[in-house]
Amino acid sequence: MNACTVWSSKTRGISFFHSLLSSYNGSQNAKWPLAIFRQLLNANENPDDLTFALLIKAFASSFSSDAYSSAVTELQVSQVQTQLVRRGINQFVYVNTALLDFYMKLGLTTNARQLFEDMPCRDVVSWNALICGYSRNDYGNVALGLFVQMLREGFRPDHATIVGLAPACGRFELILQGRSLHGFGIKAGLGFDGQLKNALSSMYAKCENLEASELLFEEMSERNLVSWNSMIGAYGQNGFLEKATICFKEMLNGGLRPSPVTMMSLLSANAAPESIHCYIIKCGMTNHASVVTSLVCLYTRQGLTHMAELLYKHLPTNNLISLTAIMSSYAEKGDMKSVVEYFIQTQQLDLKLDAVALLSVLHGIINPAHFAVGRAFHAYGLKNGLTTDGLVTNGLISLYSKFDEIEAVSCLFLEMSYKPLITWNSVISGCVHAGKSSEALDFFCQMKKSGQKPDAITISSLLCGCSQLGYLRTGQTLHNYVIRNNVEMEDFTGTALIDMYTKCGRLDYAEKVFDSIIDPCLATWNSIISGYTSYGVEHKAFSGYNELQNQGLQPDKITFLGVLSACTHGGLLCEGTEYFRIMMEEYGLMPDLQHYACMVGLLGRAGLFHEAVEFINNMKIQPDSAVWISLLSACSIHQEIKLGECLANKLFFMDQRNGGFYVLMSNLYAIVGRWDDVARVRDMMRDSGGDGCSGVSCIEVTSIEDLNNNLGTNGVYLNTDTMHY
DNA sequence: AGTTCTGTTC
Repeated sequence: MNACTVWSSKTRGISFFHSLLSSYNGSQNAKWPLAIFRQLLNANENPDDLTFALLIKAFASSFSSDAYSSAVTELQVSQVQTQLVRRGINQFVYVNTALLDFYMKLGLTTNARQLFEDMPCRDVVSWNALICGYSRNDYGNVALGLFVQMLREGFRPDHATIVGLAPACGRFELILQGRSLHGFGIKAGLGFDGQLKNALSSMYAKCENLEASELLFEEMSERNLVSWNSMIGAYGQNGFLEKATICFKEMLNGGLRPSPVTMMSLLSANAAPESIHCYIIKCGMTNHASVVTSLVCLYTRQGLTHMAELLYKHLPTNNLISLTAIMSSYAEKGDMKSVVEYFIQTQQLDLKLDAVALLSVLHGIINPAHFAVGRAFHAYGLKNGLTTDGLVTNGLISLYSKFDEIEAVSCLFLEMSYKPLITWNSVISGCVHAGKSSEALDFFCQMKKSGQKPDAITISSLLCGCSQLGYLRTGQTLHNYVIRNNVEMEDFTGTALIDMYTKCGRLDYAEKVFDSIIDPCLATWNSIISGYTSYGVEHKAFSGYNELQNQGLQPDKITFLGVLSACTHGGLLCEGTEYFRIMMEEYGLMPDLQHYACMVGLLGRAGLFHEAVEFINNMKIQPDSAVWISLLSACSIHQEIKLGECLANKLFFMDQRNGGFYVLMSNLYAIVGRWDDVARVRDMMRDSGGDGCSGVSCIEVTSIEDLNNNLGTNGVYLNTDTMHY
């Protein structure tokens, strides 16, 4: 069939046009359905309900985001709707439903809703189209609300209603609603066929209830391609690559041919990208944009950015998802230069970043030098309406708090109408991160007043704030809250508690908390080890190091920092040197500046100045002022004036802000009785505007009775009246 | 003649 046939069809009657429309399968020119319709009007034929039903179906099947810009399509659909109303066809429920569904497929939920409201009568299918449409367009809550409304108005939901709603429950991890839906289906006596079981099975998988989803899969009498794909996806999403692979092989043994979705499910399971890549080539799917996109994503996820870029260059269509994946992998490395290069590419391709893309860019801004770029992206988000997205706002809050811009954080926060828990958490942890823990506690009080309940993340951030401020009582109150409300104790909370107690002077409490944790993770071990170190209980720090390895854990850089500083404190040269060797040779961990500083201090305290200097000269990274200061500190112990003066000179030019060396130098001169020099250094210190990092003391003034009274009733209330000196 | 299940970027 071609255009000429249409043009020469003047006297063939309406049924001819109907057969033309129904033979359209979507792979031909997307403009044809409308061209046929115009031709029909030119031939003075009277379109009836069937004509419109066929036209909408053909139109819908021609639709794909690549073929049509949705703005053009929207205009054309509304023209069709006008015709439909003018000819009185809108009395037919099924035609309206077809149109409603098409609006939903275009993502035009408002048009679809208006049409639904205007419909003279509705049936179960129109309700289904509306509900499933909202569900597909990520309005899960609206879809669920309409389900209830549908019941109230006396309609009986069927098969399709449940099948359409299940994915919404899955996407938002609404396990309770999902299970109710399942229960509703059973009570309503709906037959559970393969399609319904597929929908429920993947809903359970997304809600992390893999057992339920396996059960449904196993009791299926016939498994179609979608069933297998869902199960492969279910295993993949829950981190069972092995099972996903076995499932894939079983599917092949059953004689089914994998579809593009099969490949994408395997890719999302984090399979080896190379082998799936081969399979994709063998199956001839290299031109399938979504498959290649998934492959790009997998390569980036595994850090093989270069492969992803190569693949992207050969992608049949430019797409935002691939670009987002590549940008985010650069962002993860903090390589903003490459991120911006790719951003420019998106602009040249006339692609607009979406919330996910913007969020991944924001994640990459760690370096203060890139802060201005971050603000530019904030502006981009504002201009493109992305800042209404809660996730983006959270991303911005973390961005500004990373650079201690608490005022900006407060502004962003106040502008949010709905504040979910994650937002409160972002703000609180942001303040703590910026060293403004009192503000964090203020926000926490507001949070309690607004009725929001804290979770383990909130509590951990606040505990970290208490450690910074030395607020033992507040920390204890939070500890009480953890116990009374069964906040998940292990890992984060436990670690934060131990850290708080050690930093607030109660090693004994820290030990009690540690002993109560059944299976401490590495971070928890690290915090108790560092605790022992700072209290000078070296032998316990070392036995912690041994014990964690007996539990099958591997020490990391922080563990080694703990034991190394224990050695420095205790002047244990041999042990320190050995730990340093083990760290590098047995665990392949590159020392950071702090590890180097420990070793320099250790050598210095042992009086091995020559070795210490040589050690610094052989460092793999540029030594910072802390490394030199730890040597200078050793000089004052050993009264090593000459080297000390030399170091002070060096430090003076290196790090103006760090005034610690003035103090060290003056101590050094004092020890050997060079009082003139002491006075000279003190003058220099005054001239440079203090020592640059004056200490601040603060006393916690909280009424413990108040706190406890409130604990019993509304949970925690914190009085953060504090006095700063 | 209208509705429904599986997949990609955080």
